[in-house]
Amino acid sequence: MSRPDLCWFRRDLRLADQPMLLEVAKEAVGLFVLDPRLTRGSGQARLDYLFSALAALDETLGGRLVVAEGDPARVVPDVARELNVGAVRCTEDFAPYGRARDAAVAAALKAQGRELRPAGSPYAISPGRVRNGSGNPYRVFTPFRRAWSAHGWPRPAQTGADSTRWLAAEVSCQTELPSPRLVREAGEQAAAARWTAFLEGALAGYAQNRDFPAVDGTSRLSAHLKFGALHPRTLLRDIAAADADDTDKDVFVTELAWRDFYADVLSHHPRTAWHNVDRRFDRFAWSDSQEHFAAWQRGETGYPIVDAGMRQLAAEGWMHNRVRMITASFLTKDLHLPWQWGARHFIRLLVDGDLASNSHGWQWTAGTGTDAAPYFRVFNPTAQGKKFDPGGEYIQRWVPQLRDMPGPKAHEPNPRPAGYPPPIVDHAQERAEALLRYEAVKGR
DNA sequence: AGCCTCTTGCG
DNA sequence: GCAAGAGGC
Repeated sequence: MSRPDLCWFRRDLRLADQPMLLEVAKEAVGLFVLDPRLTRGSGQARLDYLFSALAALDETLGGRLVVAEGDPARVVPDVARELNVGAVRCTEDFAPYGRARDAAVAAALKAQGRELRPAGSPYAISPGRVRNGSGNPYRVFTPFRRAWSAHGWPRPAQTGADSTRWLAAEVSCQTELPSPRLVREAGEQAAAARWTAFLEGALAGYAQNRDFPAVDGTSRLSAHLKFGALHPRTLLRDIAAADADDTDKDVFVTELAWRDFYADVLSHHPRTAWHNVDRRFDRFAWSDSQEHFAAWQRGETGYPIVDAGMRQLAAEGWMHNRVRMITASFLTKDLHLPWQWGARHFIRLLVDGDLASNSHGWQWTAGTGTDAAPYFRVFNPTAQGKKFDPGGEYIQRWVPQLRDMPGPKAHEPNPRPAGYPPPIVDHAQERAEALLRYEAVKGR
């Protein structure tokens, strides 16, 4: 029997339905390298999800997953040598933000006489492939969305255990997997089950319900997509065939298009992962209050919808999208803190934390991004709360101090119950302050 | 994927 | 008084 290949799964843990990856997996030992910096900074829910996903991948690979910790430039060649593998492949990141790391890995492998080859991306559909009439990438979502749909995308590859033949390779350097403390089911089976449940359930009414954080009205597929347990091409195929309202289907597809749009933008402009797309904001006068930042992180701002969201994030490693926008607006426009502070906090705790969607979502809210909301679009946390959580159920779920405040009162608790803080800033005043600071940079 | 203020039309 | 729409930030 020939030597096995090594397939280095990078950020993406599962094969999804990319034909190339399936081919590779038939002949490969899997390798996942834990980044100690990442695991140290992560929240418990995120780690739980990661370990669950690793366990699911290990099962899929028939127990042939190697998990190691450390610098990939050292670990990947070490494992390759120890297993005496043939080819070394890696799942492609959609974005080039790992280029320096990959170059180091490739160089170390080359010293052994081995080559690092790409093995397809389970991440997104379109990055780098949608261009406008002049052959340039889009910078605005709406025309991107049109072109993205008009382009058409291949159907997913056929998957299934039957088609996969596993090598009986002995893996000697397997790191023991931490026992998964399942917060949420990870892996391809769990993802498929969640998708089916969505198609038969919340898809009806999705266009309306997706904005209400107390309602289970979203697909909750983001973590599965981030880890490659499910491919967006599969979603496109199934949604087209679904017997549902056209508006609901269209709105869901638009969400997938946003995800691809941000992946596309980041792949063309990798520096925007942590830097302003709109360079005028490089001169923006952000504040730097650690006290305000800490209050926001802990969910003690005195604005119920903000606090509920931040507490859900800490507890679950997930936050409803509507509330992500509200909490992000509060950090950048009410506390005037740099969007990067918020983005870093989010990506450390979110189980679905994805660089492109996270950073560009933050830049959208902050007004610094490609196709961003104009800076003067400031969310009013109280009005947003009343509009999208009219019954106050979301507040009551996450802020126990406000459990006795039903309905709209939950968003303006008066009097403040013991243990619930007064607002740390005055929204009307800080809104004006934000617009003032914006005046100083706009048009320059 | 906002908010605020002002105007107008109705009564 | 109020709802609905326009326009500016």
